[in-house]
Amino acid sequence: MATLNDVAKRANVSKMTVSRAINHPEQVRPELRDSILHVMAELNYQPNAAARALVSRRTRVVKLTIFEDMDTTEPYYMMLLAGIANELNQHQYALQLATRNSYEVGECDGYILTGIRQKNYAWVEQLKQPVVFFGRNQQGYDYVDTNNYQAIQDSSAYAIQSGYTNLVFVGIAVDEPFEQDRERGFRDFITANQVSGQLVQLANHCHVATDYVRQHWADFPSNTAFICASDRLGIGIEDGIILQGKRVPEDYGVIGFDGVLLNQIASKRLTTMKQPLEAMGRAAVRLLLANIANPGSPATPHDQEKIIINSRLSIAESTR
Amino acid sequence: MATLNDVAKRANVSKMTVSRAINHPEQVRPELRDSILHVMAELNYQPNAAARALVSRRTRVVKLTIFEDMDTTEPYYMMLLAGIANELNQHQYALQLATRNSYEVGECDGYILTGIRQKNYAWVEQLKQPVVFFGRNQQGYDYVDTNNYQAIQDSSAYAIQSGYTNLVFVGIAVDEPFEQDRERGFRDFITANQVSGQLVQLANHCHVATDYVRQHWADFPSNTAFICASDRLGIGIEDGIILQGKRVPEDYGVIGFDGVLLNQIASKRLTTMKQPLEAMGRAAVRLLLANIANPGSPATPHDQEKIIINSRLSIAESTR
DNA sequence: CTGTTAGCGCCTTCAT
DNA sequence: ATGAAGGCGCTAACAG
Repeated sequence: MATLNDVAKRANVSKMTVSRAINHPEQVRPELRDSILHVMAELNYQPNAAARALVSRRTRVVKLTIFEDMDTTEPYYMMLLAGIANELNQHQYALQLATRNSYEVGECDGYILTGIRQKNYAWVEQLKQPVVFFGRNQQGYDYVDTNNYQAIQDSSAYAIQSGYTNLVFVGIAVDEPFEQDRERGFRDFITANQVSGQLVQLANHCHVATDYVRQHWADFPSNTAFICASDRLGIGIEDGIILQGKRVPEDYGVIGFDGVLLNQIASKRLTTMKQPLEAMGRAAVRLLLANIANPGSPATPHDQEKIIINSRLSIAESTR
Repeated sequence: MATLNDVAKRANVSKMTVSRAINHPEQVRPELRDSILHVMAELNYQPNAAARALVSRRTRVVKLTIFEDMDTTEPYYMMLLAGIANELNQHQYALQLATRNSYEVGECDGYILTGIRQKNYAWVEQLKQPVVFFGRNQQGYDYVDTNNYQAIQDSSAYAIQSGYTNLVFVGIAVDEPFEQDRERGFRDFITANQVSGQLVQLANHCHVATDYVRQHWADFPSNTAFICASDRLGIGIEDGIILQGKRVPEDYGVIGFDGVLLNQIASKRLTTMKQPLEAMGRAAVRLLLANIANPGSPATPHDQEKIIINSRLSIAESTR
């Protein structure tokens, strides 16, 4: 593997000039810089990450911590991970995937945290490196999220436009910001538009949603659209409707949330509010790396930065 | 952060003695070693990975490459990843998750490869670091796999024991070793046990399996058990049976493969051949790190090492 | 704008 | 069994 020195010799300059050509190109005479870059390409020079890490006191490792059981996890995280990994790779960063039962070993330059619940905040506060969350939080940490409030409004509006006349919001029974935002979006929508609707919270499992449909079937007039807070719930609702002998999307509509189960499980492809997970993963990395580069951003709360990326409706067969 | 030097001073020895106490403890007088270890604990000393990497010419990064579209990916990989990540963490290694469209950047000490198809082997051959595969391969690379052949025999045997009298193996229409092994297991089983059975290959989607059941319903006498090569297919088959107005497990049995969708999607929990994915991930890492530590193992084929970890039947509601 | 010096934290080599 | 010297590849700080 070629080193800085190799490049320097071949280009008839000192190591420093080469180093500068890479890290502070504006400090090097353009023609010289070009010839250096040329030699670098010739030798297929790749800076040695370890040496850089040593002198810059950076590990070039980012930890992603998923505070949730993998067993029950959505394909969701796989998509997020893809975005995170791709962006990290581009910046020559490696990943350390920490799960619940992984040992607390090794150092890192920063953290991306997801699936956090209230009880985990004590742990978060004690971290010494920059932190970025997935999902809104009131503790002042930087985060990346999607437009939960607006997304449910959009789903609801689409259902109404499609001719459904009654809405049921099927939420997830957790007390977390994302769910609150979605419920608020739904409530505000039916109030503002004088639409008939109701709201329910269920555990996030298919069969729970299916059971719910059976047990409350009397509550659902024809032409009801179910706005669900996950694709799992959406699929369960759809199954429940079909078990009642009714048709989707003719008699009832179903809209999911997430957009990760498409084409995979459901017999009928679900119309769903699709989260741009890959983009969200990338955004989180960029935000984190910016915080790492700017040492004025400790893990302790500062001016909270947020990146909101819009989810968009992916229209399929469960709505008309 | 405490350095080797800090420990050395406090322990009244030279840096080298401390270094040796860590890496070659047998070369240090026991009492001295103990006192050094004591000081290390006192100072909460953690070796600097970058400095080690620099001098040892190791990156302490392992690349995991998934040659498959994330979009269509199984939760499968998430479990694998958890195992890999946990084991890497314990060895102070970081991960670089390479996906199809991630740039080929950065160095690493070794590769874990999964989802490889024939056309990718050219790329694999040109790698300069040790490689471990997920799944059997005939190219001579080390691998970790589950007992595909035996697993299908076990599933089949269980179905017969449970009183089903006809077996259908529902395979995945790919020409890969894992599928060949499973089919071979099935064929050998019905031959050896004189069981009535048939074999089919489908694309790995729920609805394909459901359609298959409808179209070939006449082929399936009551008391047939479907031995499926994935949980997705199993769920699709089950749906198909129910749509025919029959009962599972009373009239028909279904056994899946993988064990990653349990409790999530299916209304009825699937009996499935559960792969020990976490353990397989860990095993792959251990195998790879052994190859990295032993420099006599280049990426090019050598004596092929394999680790086979048994899948075990997880009995649920889709068999009696 | 470019080069020289020094050192990041650790380990290999050689000497004691 | 232990220590001293030197260097891995890179960059910050200072000099010119």
